[in-house]
Amino acid sequence: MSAKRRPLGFTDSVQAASIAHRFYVRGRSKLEIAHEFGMSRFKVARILDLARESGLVRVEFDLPAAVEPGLSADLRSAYGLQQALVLERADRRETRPEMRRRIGTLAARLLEEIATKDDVIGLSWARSVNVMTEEITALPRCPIVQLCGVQAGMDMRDRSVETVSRLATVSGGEAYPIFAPLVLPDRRTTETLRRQPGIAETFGQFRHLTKAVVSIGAWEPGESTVYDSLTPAERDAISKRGAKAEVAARLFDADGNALSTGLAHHVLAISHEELRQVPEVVALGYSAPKAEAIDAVLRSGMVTTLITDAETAELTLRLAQSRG
Amino acid sequence: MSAKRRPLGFTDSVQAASIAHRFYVRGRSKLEIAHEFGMSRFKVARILDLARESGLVRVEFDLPAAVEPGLSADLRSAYGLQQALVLERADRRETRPEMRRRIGTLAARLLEEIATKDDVIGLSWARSVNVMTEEITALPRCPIVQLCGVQAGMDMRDRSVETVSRLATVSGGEAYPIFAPLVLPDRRTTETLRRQPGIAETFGQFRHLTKAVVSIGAWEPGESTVYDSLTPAERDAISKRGAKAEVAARLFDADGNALSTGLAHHVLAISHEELRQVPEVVALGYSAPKAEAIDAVLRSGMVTTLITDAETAELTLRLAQSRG
DNA sequence: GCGTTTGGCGCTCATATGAGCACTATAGCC
DNA sequence: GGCTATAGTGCTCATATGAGCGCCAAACGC
Repeated sequence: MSAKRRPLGFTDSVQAASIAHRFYVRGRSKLEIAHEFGMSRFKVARILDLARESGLVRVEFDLPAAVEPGLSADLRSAYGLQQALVLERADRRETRPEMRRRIGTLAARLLEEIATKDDVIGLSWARSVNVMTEEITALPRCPIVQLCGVQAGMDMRDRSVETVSRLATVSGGEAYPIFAPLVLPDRRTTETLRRQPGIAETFGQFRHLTKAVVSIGAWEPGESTVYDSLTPAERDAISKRGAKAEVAARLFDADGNALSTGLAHHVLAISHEELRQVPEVVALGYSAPKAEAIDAVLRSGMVTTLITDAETAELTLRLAQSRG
Repeated sequence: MSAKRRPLGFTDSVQAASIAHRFYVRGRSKLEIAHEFGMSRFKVARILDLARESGLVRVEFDLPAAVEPGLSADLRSAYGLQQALVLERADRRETRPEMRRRIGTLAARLLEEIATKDDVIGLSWARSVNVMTEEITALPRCPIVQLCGVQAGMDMRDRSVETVSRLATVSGGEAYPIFAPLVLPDRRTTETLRRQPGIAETFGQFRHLTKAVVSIGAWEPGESTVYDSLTPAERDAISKRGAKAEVAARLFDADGNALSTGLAHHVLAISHEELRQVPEVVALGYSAPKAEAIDAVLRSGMVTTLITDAETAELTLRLAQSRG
């Protein structure tokens, strides 16, 4: 990207650095610097540009979290998000659990900050959301609502079924869990369960939600717990309808339109409409294969804050830019 | 200096960092950023100021040498120098030889760059200058002239008498050494030696000098090889005359005026006048006790480039500022 | 309740700045 | 020598920016 040509000489470098120091660190005007160094303000400007382009001056950020400020702003603007948090590139190739840990921790820091005592917070079912709840250490006293049933395929050993209860314990507020599977065999069972006392109560909270934390799944193997739990026939049927992304078992096509399939009637989860009513939706989505899905969900306009990794952010941005 | 108050929140930090990235890294205008982030350009400006003051954005310099760009520019301006090179502060307390090594290396890099084939380069007698010659690996084919006799007290084990010859070997040019002591017992001996074939030839080169590298000594124990080589009576007599600094055995008072003492007539060295005629004089001066001496020599207007360490630079600057 | 304070915001207007252009000097080339 | 390519320079003028101010709203004391 940047033409790494050095301002050749040693003397020139020192001069450029001195000028850059005056400008960037001390905040002096270029005119002032020009007078001091006995040159025109144009030359000062050119030297500064050169110093930046050549990498002689580096700007670093001491953020409380490992966030890429540039990519974050790019994503924010590209999709009109309220906020985007793009995880800094790791030094080495990361494993998925490592990345999930970092994404979840970032989400935890965010939720800790934005949550107020008047919030009603919804959590979708996902490993990254689970990590988030583990990393949260303090939260105002507010109700925590589970947005969808439990995905059977998920790893239960780490007490992940207790996500909502754990967070409610931290917050000191009410917990509204859903002790039932996310995907059910048929519509009738789904309806029956939905009317169960505990579950109905949780569903009743959906319209009071002020914040939600969800995970974005891509409609392909290994990128969505819902996808992975269906039969090949079901998956393909849904794929043929144009499904690209999934949030809390609700589907989206490539353009971010809510997709109604048969699946909708046999999952225990918040509806598209109810989720759209939530004023603040934080979506977690990481790993390169999810870029298209993230693009789709962001286009739905339902998400206010995205948390992702640098590589995925770049891929997603490329999709946004290719549309102009 | 800087009020280290953070822009409080995590979210705010990220936003500030994003804005700072747009501004400092991408070089966008504040107005542009304001539109992108949906705020007034004034708010952008305030956020940027806050980000700098709070230390959220740090500007770093990738210089080819460990130079403090800010202090260098300050010194340059304070004394109207052509250039100043201030060595970066070391991580830990340095010994004198360590600092000398760094100063000498810096001088080497500078001389390597500024020397041209048409130059006639003079070297004064000093350990730091000696280090410089050791560190120089390439030089255009130009004559190297010794500016003063050899100081007997100096460490000879490291072939330091050969400074001039060594550099001439590197450059491939002529060497004009002075194989005689710097300080002599009386005027007559001095005059006799000065007329010796080799020495007279070297003295004859002084008026052709285009560049000189000299070391600044302070008129106090341990800060000048000349001072250290005199008898207490001689030292004190010179001190009473107001001597503060010494360059190639030539003395300066606190205001940078050339000081004529009896010493002038029994040293083998370039004169004040001849040194002043040299278009480019690089002076090396390090260690805190030399600050006053450096201030004095710089005020003489004879020096075009100063190389020093950060601590001494600050002390010297304070002297300059106290005069306004 | 009612001042009062405090901090954040965006305005005006003088100043600083950037884009683009024209001019100059130097180097290479015939 | 003369001719062109090239890089470096500082200009004009439209635009971006900063200092200082007044406005407004939330927080606070009584």
